[in-house]
Amino acid sequence: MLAAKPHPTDAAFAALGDPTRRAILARLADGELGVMDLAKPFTMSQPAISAHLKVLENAGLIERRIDGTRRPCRIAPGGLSAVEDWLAGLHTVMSARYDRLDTVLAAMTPDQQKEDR
Amino acid sequence: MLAAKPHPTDAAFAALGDPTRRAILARLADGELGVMDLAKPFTMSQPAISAHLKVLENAGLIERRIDGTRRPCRIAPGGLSAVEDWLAGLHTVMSARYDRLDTVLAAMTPDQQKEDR
DNA sequence: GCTTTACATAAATCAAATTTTATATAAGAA
DNA sequence: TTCTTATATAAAATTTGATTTATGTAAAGC
Repeated sequence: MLAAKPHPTDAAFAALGDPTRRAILARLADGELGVMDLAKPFTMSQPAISAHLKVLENAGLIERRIDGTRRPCRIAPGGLSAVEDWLAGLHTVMSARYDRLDTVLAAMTPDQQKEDR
Repeated sequence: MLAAKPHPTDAAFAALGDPTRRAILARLADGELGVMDLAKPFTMSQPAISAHLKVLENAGLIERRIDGTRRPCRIAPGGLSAVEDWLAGLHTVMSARYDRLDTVLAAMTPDQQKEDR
């Protein structure tokens, strides 16, 4: 099958698929936060948040450091680039195709173009 | 809890979370394709592909038209903007924070800055 | 040392998503 | 009309993912 081997991009996209994880990232955009701070706005349990943080870390979207008993999290610089590159790639292919279509249509007379619909 | 109400962005991000669906989008970037054409590169069954297409359509990422017995799919213009806007928003918040930090540090003497580490 | 705080990890559960097989439908071809 | 092609839909099986409860651990504070 196509796309059989797991690309590193996969983990990032999968991680972003969950709204809780996106909310976590959005809060971290404003600065470093510990697990308890992150868990506070949610009704979810702390282990649930920890699980989400592990997913985000494995996807390369966040980093953690150690500060005594706390594990402050921050957004990993460049962690989103794989995602953004993939999206940009789509646009590139699409506009390349658009340009080709443009060239083809320009070379056709109006009545030839009508036949295509 | 935070992020309780499902945002339209959710469906798009969730749809992109699946590698098969991203592969489908990538192929559609090159132009319209019918369900059978889309299914060909995969080992998956046709109903499985149809299910993925329904998810992509509900997320506003693709559109379908009717051509006899075929249902050609194409990428929906602007379908990805919610996703791209969210990502751009993250960057905005992060660089705003960066600027604030910058200002704060600039106002501090070097030895004051050392205390922060 | 004892207690508390801030986490991680494990096991179990629950729900949702994916996928398959089987079947239906509708248009086109013969 | 009959056969085939392109697809959808339904039901069931399977897989995957999210979440909880319970418990462990290590650092900090007293």
